[in-house]
Amino acid sequence: MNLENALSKHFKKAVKSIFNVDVESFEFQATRREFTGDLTLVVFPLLKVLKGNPVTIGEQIGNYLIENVDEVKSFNVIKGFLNIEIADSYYLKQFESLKNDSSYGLKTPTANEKAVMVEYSSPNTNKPLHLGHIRNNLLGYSVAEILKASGKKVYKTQIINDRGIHICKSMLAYERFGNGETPQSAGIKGDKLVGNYYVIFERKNNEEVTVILEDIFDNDFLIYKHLQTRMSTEVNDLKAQFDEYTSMKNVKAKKSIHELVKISDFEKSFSELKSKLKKETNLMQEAQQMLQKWEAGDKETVALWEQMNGWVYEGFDETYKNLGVDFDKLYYESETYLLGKEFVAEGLKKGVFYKKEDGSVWCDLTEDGLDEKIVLRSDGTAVYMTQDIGTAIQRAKDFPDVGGMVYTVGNEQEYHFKVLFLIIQKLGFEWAKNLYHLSYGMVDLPSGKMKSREGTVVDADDLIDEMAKTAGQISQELGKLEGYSEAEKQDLYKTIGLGALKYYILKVDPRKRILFDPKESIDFQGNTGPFIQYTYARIQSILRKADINFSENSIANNFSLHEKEKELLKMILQFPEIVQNAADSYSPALIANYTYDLVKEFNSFYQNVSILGADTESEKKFRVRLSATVANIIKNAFRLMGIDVPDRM
RNA sequence: GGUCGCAUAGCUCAGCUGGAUAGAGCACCUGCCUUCUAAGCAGGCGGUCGAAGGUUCGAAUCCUUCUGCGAUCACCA
Repeated sequence: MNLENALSKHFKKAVKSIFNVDVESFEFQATRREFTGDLTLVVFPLLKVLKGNPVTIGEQIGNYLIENVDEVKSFNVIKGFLNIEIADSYYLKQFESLKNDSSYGLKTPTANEKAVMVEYSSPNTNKPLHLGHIRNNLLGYSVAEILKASGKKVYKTQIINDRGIHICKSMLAYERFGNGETPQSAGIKGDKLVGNYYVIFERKNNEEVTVILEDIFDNDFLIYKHLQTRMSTEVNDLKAQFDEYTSMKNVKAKKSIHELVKISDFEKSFSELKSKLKKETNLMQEAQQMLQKWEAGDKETVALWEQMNGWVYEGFDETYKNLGVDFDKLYYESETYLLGKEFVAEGLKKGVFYKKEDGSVWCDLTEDGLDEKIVLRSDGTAVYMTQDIGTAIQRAKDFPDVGGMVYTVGNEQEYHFKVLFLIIQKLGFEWAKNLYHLSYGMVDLPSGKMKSREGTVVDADDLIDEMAKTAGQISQELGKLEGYSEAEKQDLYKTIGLGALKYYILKVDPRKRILFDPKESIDFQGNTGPFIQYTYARIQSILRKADINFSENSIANNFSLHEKEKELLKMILQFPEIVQNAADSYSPALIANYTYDLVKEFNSFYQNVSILGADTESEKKFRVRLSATVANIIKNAFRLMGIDVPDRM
């Protein structure tokens, strides 16, 4: 039971006995630093029922508390705020009950609560994972861990998009230009190899488009070339010219605007033509044929598909392992993409869906403020939605104890999931009301969106390596690791590098988009993972030096708490509630920010108070145990974010 | 155009269900390593909380309108 709940009872009694009025709830807040006290009752809301001067009311209640409640040591009233100072004994008693609990703040899943399935990652199998996947993975993994810590059983899962035109592109390019290359022979990760052929496909396809374009423009080829090179610069000039005209009504500028608009119009239709042509090349048609062959079960095609996907999985596994994320159950689109069809048929019977003349099946969501949505193509094949309906239902069948699902997918798919959830509700599944789209903002680069086709991606493996390298550099400069073997050092660098990366991404509200500048490296100072890891390491150092018997159970309380100790205790007591909040709002950011505040508070304590050099033995013991508890919370909190903590750094 | 989200210090972000003078970090400037790890601590500089209205004892927070940015509105996934 937390302090506010405990005190609420006394407040109720106080108001009853002084004013003879029943008040149900009270508004509390932590007392601000500049006033004395630990907890503040806001008196204003009471005025509606009590009538009178807030200061007088506050004082009357305060006096009652002093006389009747042991935990209340003193009080003061400023304006409408009743600041209450809590006795040290209360905090020490609370500390007594939690100091030996190594899993403090983390609940263990209870059998009577429904399990939650958390989906994250869900990559395509034609290219390596990038920074966007990293955010997805870290978020999904962390939310899964947080839900567990809030007492729920959790299944981590993903749907691997292992079939479709994208992988056929890589397969075709490999067949054409691969010469039997393998990850082993090329000496690169499997996912990188397959990704390379995806890029090769795009390049060859573009080459074919260029040939077609040259053919189209024929004699005007020079004009086409000329325009193509001029376009980008001219369009940039447009804005400048426009500014000049608007600011000084320059007639020349006006004319050149007209010229430029013509050119930019051309650029627009030109790029439209280009993207249309891309879909109609011979190469593209062959890729489509390959997909059809795959669907028909053509042996050779399926064999190649299995081989290349296998390579990709090996590569993914390595990345996942490095990133420290895992899954309880994998779903493959190749196995689920047909699943939705029978439920569409069922929904058709139930009248949830309807068929159009051409045979396509739709769901009418106009009453829910949305559009009509297709759930089955006219040729009877599945769309994205069909598959997601099927997969969701399959999951519920595979795991009967699941009572809800969390989908970790970028905010670009908000509409899709809104529709999906509505449809599943309409199909009448009880767990449908517990579907949640954990929607997060994109990770953008200064140059804009990451596009693998254009090579503007931040590769996941590279970034992880880069972070460890930076951690190594800083660590070497500081030179605190004498006695560590090279292997231990490398391990530590990875822990720190990953800590920096994970914390950097998870501390931000998931909804917000992240702008990532590869040129500005991620910080290792201030509100960062390494800062918190460092504090943990410092505490471990103290624990190594402290000669304290941890099995000794009770702590003497024949001393009064130092201000810093009390502040720390207050924060320590908040941890379980923070975990619950984070679970309720699916936000690892809350854990990150709490941990940071806790660590700041500890560092202030550490720097202002001597722990091992305390005046008395009992005070020293208390401080060491307090430090150990803080370290334990850091460890537990970071575990929820998938971040390791080092014993030294 | 419709729908959803975001907007807080030069930069990156906190700010819980409305509460006291809006907080951190980075950057910039001062101090602090003969005592537990200076990836630290103590302090300074820096804000019309995008704009305007409204709700009330009280608004960064709730409501309305507007502006800017992003996403989305496919028989693509």
